Amino acid sequence: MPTDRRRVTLKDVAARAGVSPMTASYAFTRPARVAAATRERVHRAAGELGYRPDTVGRALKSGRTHQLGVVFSEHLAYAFDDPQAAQFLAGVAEVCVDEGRGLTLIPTRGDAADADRVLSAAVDGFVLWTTAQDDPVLTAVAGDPRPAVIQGGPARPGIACVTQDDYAAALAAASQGLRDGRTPGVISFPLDRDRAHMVTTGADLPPRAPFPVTDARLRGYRAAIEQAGLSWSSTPVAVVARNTQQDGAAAARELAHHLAPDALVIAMSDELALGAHRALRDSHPEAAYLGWDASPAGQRLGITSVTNPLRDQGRRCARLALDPARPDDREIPWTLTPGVAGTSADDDS
Amino acid sequence: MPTDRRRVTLKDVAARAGVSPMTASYAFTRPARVAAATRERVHRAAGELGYRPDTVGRALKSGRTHQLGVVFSEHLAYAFDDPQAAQFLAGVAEVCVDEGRGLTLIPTRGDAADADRVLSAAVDGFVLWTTAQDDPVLTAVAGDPRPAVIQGGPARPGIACVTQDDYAAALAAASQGLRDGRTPGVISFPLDRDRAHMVTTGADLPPRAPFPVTDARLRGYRAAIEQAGLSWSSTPVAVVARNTQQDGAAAARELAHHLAPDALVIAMSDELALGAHRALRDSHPEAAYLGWDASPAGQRLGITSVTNPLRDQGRRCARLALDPARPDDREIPWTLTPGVAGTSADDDS
DNA sequence: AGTGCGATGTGTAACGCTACACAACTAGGA
DNA sequence: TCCTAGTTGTGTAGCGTTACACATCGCACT
Repeated sequence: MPTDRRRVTLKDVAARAGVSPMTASYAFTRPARVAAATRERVHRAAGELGYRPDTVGRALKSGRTHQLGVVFSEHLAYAFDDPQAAQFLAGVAEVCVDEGRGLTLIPTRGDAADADRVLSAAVDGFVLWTTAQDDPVLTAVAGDPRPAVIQGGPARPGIACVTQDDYAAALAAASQGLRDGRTPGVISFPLDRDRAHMVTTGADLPPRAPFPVTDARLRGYRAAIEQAGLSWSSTPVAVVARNTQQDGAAAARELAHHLAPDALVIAMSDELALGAHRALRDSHPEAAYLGWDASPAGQRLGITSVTNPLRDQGRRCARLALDPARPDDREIPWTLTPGVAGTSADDDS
Repeated sequence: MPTDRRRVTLKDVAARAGVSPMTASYAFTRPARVAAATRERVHRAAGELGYRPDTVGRALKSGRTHQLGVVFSEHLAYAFDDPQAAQFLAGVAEVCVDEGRGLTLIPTRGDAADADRVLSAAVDGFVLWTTAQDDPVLTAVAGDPRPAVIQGGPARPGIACVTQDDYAAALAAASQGLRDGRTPGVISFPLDRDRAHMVTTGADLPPRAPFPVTDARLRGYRAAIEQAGLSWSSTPVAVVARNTQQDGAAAARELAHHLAPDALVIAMSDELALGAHRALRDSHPEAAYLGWDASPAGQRLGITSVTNPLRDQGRRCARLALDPARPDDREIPWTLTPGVAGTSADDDS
């Protein structure tokens, strides 16, 4: 019980245990390096003094902070509006807890200074939430020697990628949905980093979307629609600003007069599909819905969904970022989960 | 463009700018301390070399990390299953971004070592998510000189508290719900740190719950029930393990045979109420529901709810933790938000 | 007795930064 | 002219820790 305010340092412990600071240090960091009796003495002294190794001093000397940084490259606070981002983060957190690493959320605000903020974070590695091809944060991180893993892409020489075959999944889901002759309408994630929301048709979409996930899914939908003998050019497409039920509902309302009563609403997430379902329930009671993520709520409403295990992807990203040599699978398999329409009773959520 | 791998240090910048390291340091940290021309020269040199101040070196010397630590004192990964915790975190994140602080999620696993993990985190202050009276993390943090703020309590000498009058709100909400002669059933948050789920009655509840929020709400419910001339002892109470719709549904199923067809289901959150609604929809179509947090989904189902602006509470907690002298309101006002039953159309979510 | 090796302890020298004290110089006032 | 005060630059000395090299000892083996 040191009476003065100064923090207890390794030197104090060493003095009390009657050894040199180095020995005390080894007693903690490489116990085998020290004779059992000495080690015991050091630990007891530490306990008596209430010593706690200083993370910062350690980090300065060793060059490792034992912190994993997570980057959501728009305003950090928005990340929590997207339940999928939260699930992803839960997966990352799981691994950090297991591995005894800290988890730093890097405070981005979606502006030009983000790249700097990211690089100056005191972390050993980065996990990035999917972003656009031209995001400057990407090039910044790619040039940094610390390991980095991105969920959903885009990949870069310095950035590993954990993803799934969005094109194939989108193609399969849409193909199946179109089998019974419905005409489609699409609700898409944002097409540019401004996240401008809009309503258009396949004909007027830009040829490529900068977000690789969005791009792959759009191409998959298009392929399915064309394989079904329908016209992509005249397929109505609504683009939302954010992955929320609100935006899904708003998009669906704007799409409504372009949709047949039994339309197939192809949404890029269950969140969007749920919003659309809510908006169209009365006007289009015969509509069918396609989503992504197999959320329990979507399941109950009969939304057919691609399973997109974001929690698992979070785990994998974190593991790779903590140990880049690790032979973890970087392409996650997907499956199609039909919604159990009508079974509205209960079970999970 | 330094050709070797070594990181660019302040000394390099100083050398290139032809000044001493101290001057270079001042050029960044106290620009006014340095002549404009010199400052300019230093900044240019820094730009050319791609210098970025080292957070760790800075932290070691200055004793401040510019990081705010958030503690969810059970397993960190579980925090993201609770949408309210996520909302709270969003509020904290907002402030961190605005103030240019980093946000560290402290990796707790809900075991005895958590207190140590918390104290060794390299952060300047703590924000804690509500926890039990006897949580050892509390005493640990209270004894630490760094500022700490807890949402929902319990408060401690060293820990500020941001909360609302849960007792009054619970009393008011339940009183109003009981006005039309319904008989109540309660779905409560956990009563102990083991989070054991159970079904019981008011008579068999322990006199006090260790979680202050839970305790206050239970007392409020009890007061309302007794003021309505009903028996608390015979009121059925289900206690869940976690604040999820699943647990709410499960609790409601266990409660079902104790409930009148037109029962008032008093739940401690909209999440729980939503789950209960789902479970009882068919068996108890006349039931009414009370929740907490005024979620849009709850609103649509006609759940009357206490507004519990967790995002705002997150903001306040973060501000207080970053600047303990700040005169922020620590008791948040609440209001009762009636659900708009039947208006199932759409709007937000 | 001499050699070699593993086990164990210690000094030294940073890691990158900044608090602090001080030096040098300029300007202004009496 | 001298003194004071402000402005601007610099050295020194660590913050708490650990990498590294080195010293010492005992012991087995030849």
